[in-house]
Amino acid sequence: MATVSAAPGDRAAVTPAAVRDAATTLFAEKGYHGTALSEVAARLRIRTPSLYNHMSSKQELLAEIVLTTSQEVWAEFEAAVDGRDDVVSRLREAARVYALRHATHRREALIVNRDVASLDEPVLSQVLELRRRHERAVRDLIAEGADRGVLVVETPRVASFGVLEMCVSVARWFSPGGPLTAEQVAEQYSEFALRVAGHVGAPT
Amino acid sequence: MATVSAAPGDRAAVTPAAVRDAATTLFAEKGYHGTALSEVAARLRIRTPSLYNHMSSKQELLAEIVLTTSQEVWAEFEAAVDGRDDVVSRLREAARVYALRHATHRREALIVNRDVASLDEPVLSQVLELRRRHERAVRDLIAEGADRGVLVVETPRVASFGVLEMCVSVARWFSPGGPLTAEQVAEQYSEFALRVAGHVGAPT
DNA sequence: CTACCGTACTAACGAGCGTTAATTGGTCGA
DNA sequence: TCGACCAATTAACGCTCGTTAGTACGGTAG
Repeated sequence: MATVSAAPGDRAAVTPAAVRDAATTLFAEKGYHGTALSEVAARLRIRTPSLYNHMSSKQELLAEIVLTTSQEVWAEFEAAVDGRDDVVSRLREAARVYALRHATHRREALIVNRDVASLDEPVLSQVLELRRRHERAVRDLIAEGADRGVLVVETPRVASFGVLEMCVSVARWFSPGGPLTAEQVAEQYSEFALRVAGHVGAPT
Repeated sequence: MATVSAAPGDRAAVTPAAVRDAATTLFAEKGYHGTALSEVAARLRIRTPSLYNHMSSKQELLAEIVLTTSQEVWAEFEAAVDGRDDVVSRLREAARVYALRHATHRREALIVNRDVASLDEPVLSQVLELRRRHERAVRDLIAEGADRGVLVVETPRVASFGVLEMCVSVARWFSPGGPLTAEQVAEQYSEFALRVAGHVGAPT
């Protein structure tokens, strides 16, 4: 009953969150430039100008989606590796949460990877900085493992891109209604990550 | 001297190929909907309507880029596995040519993976069919290897997506001016592919 | 020299975009 | 019951887009 801005009657209320959700679905499907605000409005069964009661601009919609997602990715990485000293398990958990996010937040992930170039400054720089930080952290993880001899890679940089982008692509094929849960896929991908990084672990 | 439509004078001639090349660069950078034909024209130092002396529409430009690339991907796959009976070397070569293509045809690869949804029928269906065929072939390769016991995977479908999308993402980070050549990256990625597919081969 | 063909140009179109302004109408607290 | 507020509406804006029409020009073949 005390939900935020709940509709008293029969139909769902239009809220800032509802607008962002509709935009997220459409941006993911057709891209930022390929989506008209009239389509977002139609999905909410209102006219286009009414959107402006709940948002300030189309660009701000994109910025909010991409920045929030990027911040959460970094926070999840930090939480995943926090408290673990074993470099292999750190890499495994980093890959797991990254793959899991791309299975559970498919729309946001697709938008981040497709439309980041459409962002205006200064958000663009913030997002790129967060992404670089994440990439660097994973690369350092693999490089450390290689130094200690628990991982075997030719080039840590190449391996880290392989691992990260493999996880990203989960968003492109995963289906919540499919035979595997997001957690099961994330588990398999964390194993893939260790394999790519040349971890000589116990196979099954 | 006898090049196709060469300029007699000092500046490069505008040809259908030159238009497609300029469009490829811009579509890859800003997306199909994010690119205006005026930008394509500006890059060729002509006015927008002059483009129509060398093409028929913006949509046809996209269709040509995406369809050609998709057909070449399938042809390269067939050539790579042709004549090899060992399933492991078939998978290795399939991954190598796929990764190599994404390093050497970065722009086209980015467009295919970003703007395929902007294609009109019937090209859209043709492209999706070619993509499905490729995905299925790689999945079958991994499934066969798993059956024969030379590969170890939990789910061939998941592993095949992991392998393919990892190769695709080469287009997103590779730089021709970087420390590694396209061939070197492709070699590393073909090794990654075998690792993901659980091939217990000779390390190093 | 002339006629032609290809390529570039300017001008203009219809449509759709994101956004703003002004107005209506319904809900709820005083 | 009245007034305030909020969210929806219609109308309209300035702009950019892809595309078409009509025209000028310059090299080449006859």
